[in-house]
Amino acid sequence: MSGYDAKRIEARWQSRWDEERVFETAHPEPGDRTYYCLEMLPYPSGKIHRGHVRNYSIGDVVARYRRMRGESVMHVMGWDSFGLPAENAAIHRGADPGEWTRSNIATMRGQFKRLGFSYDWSREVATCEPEFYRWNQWFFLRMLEKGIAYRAKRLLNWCDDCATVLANEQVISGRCWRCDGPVRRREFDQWFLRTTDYADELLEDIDRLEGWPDRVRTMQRNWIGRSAGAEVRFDVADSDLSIEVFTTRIDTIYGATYMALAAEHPAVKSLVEGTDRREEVHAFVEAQLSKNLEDRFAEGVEKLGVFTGRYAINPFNDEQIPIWVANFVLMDVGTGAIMSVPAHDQRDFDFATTFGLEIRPVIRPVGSEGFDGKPPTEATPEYGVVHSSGEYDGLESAEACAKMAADAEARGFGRATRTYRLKDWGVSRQRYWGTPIPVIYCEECGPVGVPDDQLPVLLPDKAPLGEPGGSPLSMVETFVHVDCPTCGKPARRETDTMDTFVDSSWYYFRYLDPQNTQAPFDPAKQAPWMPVDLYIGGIEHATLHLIYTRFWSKMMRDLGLVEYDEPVTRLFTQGMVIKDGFKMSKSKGNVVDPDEMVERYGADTTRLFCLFAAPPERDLDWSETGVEGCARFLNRIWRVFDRVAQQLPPHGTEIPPVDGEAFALRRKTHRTIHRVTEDIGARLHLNTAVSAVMELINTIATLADGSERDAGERAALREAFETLAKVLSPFAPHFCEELWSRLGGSGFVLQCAWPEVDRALLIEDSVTLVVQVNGKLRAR
RNA sequence: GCCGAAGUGGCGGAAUUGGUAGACGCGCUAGAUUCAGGUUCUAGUCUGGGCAACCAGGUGGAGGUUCGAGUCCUCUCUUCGGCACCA
Repeated sequence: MSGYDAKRIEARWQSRWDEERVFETAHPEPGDRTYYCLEMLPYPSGKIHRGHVRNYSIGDVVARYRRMRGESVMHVMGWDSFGLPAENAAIHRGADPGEWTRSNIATMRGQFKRLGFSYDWSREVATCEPEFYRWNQWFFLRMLEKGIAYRAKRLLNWCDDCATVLANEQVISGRCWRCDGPVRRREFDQWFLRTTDYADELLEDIDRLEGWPDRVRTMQRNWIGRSAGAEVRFDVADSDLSIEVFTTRIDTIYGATYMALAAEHPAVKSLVEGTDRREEVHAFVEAQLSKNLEDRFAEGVEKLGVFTGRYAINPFNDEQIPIWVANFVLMDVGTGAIMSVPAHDQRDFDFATTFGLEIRPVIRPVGSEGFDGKPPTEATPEYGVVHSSGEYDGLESAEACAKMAADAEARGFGRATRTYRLKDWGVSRQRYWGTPIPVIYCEECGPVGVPDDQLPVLLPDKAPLGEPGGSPLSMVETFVHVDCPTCGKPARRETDTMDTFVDSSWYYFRYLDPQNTQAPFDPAKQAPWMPVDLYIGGIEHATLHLIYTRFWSKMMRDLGLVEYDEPVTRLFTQGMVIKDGFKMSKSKGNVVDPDEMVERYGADTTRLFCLFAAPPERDLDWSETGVEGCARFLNRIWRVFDRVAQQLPPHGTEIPPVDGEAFALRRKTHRTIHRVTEDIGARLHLNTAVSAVMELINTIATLADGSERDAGERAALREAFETLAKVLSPFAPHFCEELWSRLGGSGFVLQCAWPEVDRALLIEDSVTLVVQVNGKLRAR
């Protein structure tokens, strides 16, 4: 018996695929059916991990299946190769970020090839190369022209000891991840993209994303966090100041008994300037700002506040209400200032109780006779009927909200509006290994975009990394000093780089026209492929990447580059790969790399294991016990084939009418085609597709027992083996090429047409009639 | 608190539309092959009863709709995920 030698066979077919360039995809001809099968591109961190193997095995099955169905398939791979790990490798190990990254790419590309993934490598993209990132700069300039990119101040995490800005994930329990020093919020000038201009569209279009999982749609809705309400301007008594509040319950405005501001609210300072409350209020604000973020805003934290000594005038009834600064008011939410209605909001109630402020009910339940006059013991946030509210008495909450907002607008002190949890996208990073932001600051002209013909703004080869004092690029004199492109006078370059989510927002367009030197892509070249038919990746990108890329498509639509506004038709989120019940992570010490399994069992077995051990959307426990079964499965096919190979009629022999075992085998063969087709094509139930093929080989084995078989049985066996080689080839491509060639098939099995189901063979010739009485099986 | 997903053998998981629950694989048990280990092959493997055919129960829990429910409806418990002093 000749054994199945995975290593040798896999290497042979990989080099033959390479030689024949079978995975290269040409621009489609008119009438071609196209399919864009995309997987989220990896960060080249060093070596591939098991999550990659799983993610890309799923995509490869779909791509190979679609090709066999006669579709023109775009299946490509690239590298999300800007980012912090390269910079850290430089700081900790003295590596050159570019060399480090490119060497990781070479390693990982080799690993992907070893796994037999069917990518068109001629379209490979690496985001750290100027050929790619110059188009980030180009997009930025277009957004600058359209006012989508703008510069503003924002509070960022700042470490005094390192003199550097930290990302949120670099702040651990309020301290710097590197030096453990205290982190505080400090204001910086940053570039922003106006994602909030698209917030309504981003939210409302979620309803149309029918090919996306519900949980992702929900997460995006939560993330955008729209709430409808009204903005109302309160003038400050004895001053020309005024303060805007946002409320979803303007119907309760007659019950507002105080106003509360966030500690960061810009009005706080001027309210108390020159008053005897100044010291106390400043002390409170300082105390709040010096706390770390978790402690400050955790739920259940005691209500704290301080009276400013000033009063705001409720524009509806001209009543003066005290203005407080309160710890429970967040600057990020609404306007950072609230009108407090303790009778109908629990937080306002708790605060009022603590500080002895008035609690005045203005809403009674629908159907109740009226306000009973008893002091409330807790807030009643429910909608009801408005009372004690002047001309609005008797209206139900919803009507009152509409009427009051309209009146506020008519009288010029408010309007109906909405707020969002989603904020504008801050894209500035004080980092080296990223796309330079193409802006020059001139004393005379202000911020000026770098002219298109001077792109790309090249990232300098070297910059001091890990030094305190801000952006590494700001310390590269030759980079910083430049003449103003408008007036020619000496000026300074922007020294921040872009968030790497910019790269991943549009990289998949670049695959479609990777050599273009005139534009990020030619609209005519993306048209046949976009939107992406299937996008596969991890759930961890549900909000950030998948919101940014949706925003980017809408922005490109407004630039006239594309004609649709949602980039991904179907999204598939595969589960995590876990080990012994835990997510693999360096800190848990349970990271295992897949090379070991590939080395021992081969690529086909490794791929089968990932796909068979769990449904793709669920978490997969990478326990080694299951892999043996997959290796056994392939070996079993091999042995069973060996047993009958000599008996099989030539390829193309017509199958005579058969009955008995031969007929049963033919039926099993066609049922397998049916099931695998449905499982890959419609449902992505790849685990059950594999089990269907396992059943087929079990049925084949009953006939292929080494005994002499008649012509009908031999023909049925050939049909079964040929079918098996075809339907299993997306999962175990090398093995199936080898089997196909031993069956005497011509060409590559991956280029064969997907087998057709003979419907007549799906019908049972004898039907088991089940007789049930009261739901119990009674007879057959 | 709001929203979403999911609960099926010892384990991973099957069961396209309401129609024989537990496919397929792992593990386990027994036997065969082998000097032995591994490999491979055969049989068995939801629970209880029975030599057996078979009978009864069984998909987190409690109700309901239906000739018939893992699947549909109501309530409930648990787990996982997202958001959250969100004004």
